[in-house]
Amino acid sequence: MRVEGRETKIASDLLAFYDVHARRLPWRAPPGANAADPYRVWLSEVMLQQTTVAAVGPYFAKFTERWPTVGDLAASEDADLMAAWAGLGYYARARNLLACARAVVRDHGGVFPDTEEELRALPGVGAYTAAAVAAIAFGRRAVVVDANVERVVARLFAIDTPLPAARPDIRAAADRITPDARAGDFAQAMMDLGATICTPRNPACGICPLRADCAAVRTADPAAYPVKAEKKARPHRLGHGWWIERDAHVWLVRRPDKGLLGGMRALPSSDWSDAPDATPPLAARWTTIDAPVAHIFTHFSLALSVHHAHVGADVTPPGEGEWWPVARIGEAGLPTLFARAAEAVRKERDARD
DNA sequence: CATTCGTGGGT
DNA sequence: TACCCAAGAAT
Repeated sequence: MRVEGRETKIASDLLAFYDVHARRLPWRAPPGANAADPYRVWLSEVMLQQTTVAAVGPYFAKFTERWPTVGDLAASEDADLMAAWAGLGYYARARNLLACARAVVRDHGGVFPDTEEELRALPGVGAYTAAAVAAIAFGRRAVVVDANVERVVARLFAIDTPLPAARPDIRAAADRITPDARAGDFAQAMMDLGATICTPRNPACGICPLRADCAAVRTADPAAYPVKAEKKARPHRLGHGWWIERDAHVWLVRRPDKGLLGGMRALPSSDWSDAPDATPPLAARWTTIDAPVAHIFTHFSLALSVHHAHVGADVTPPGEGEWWPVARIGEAGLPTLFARAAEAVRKERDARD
């Protein structure tokens, strides 16, 4: 009988777990089916960047129904795609998604390249996504390292160097345990394990298929891995948003491609800072909603004061934009901050009427 | 290597 | 409540 090395045992234990307990997810090929569609794998991987499976679900269904192939997506209008992405966050992903689809059509004949190196050269495809698509869609051996894998590996080997300094060690360890065959299943199994058992807090070590292989479970506090550097406090900022209404239409602008909420439709707004410019963009009889919209971004929190006014046909609205029917504001594709500002305006009206 | 970039759910 | 965190990429 062959004696398995530790690394080989981890992979075989994990794949055995996956064969029985793999989550059924819309972008995964069902058991026994052919390999997953690279387009769907890529789309799901981009949507899942820093985003939960639960949040992605409805967006993935909507996108694949509306744009069944990468060619369909490449042919879409920018504004349509950005509006469809609204609410999912990290909007640079949507801009890169379209650029990537068009690059696949233009440079690869509408077929996704099947090597990690070529995938990595596409817009919005970094080290993680290139490895994941190469392994999951094309069966290549690739070392797939996301936050789940970092956590699982840090625990398996009790790596106590704080992140991000530990990344090279974690990657090397992940490389050692990645099998030559079924690298895609192995990667997805690591992510399933991290999402359901080897969770950030209160890991279910009692039912873990890698319990016998794990160094951290033999310590006082397995959840202490991976060690993380302290994060700095989140500053608070203020801002003003302007709801300009004329003949049942509201003035929406398009934000610059770069920066926060880049490329998205929005209400005209001030800068967001300690002391934002509160000067209205035009002269009108402004009403200010009592409670500002409180919103939390990754690196700061915001209190947005929302002001609204009706104007006549003689005024010039600020910036480049369009008059959008108020009754269809839900279809404008506003990011959540501005969707909530619009909702605040609607609520105040309902209360008044 | 550090910063910027959304949002919603879990604890 | 106030954090923490998520199938990261670009700069």
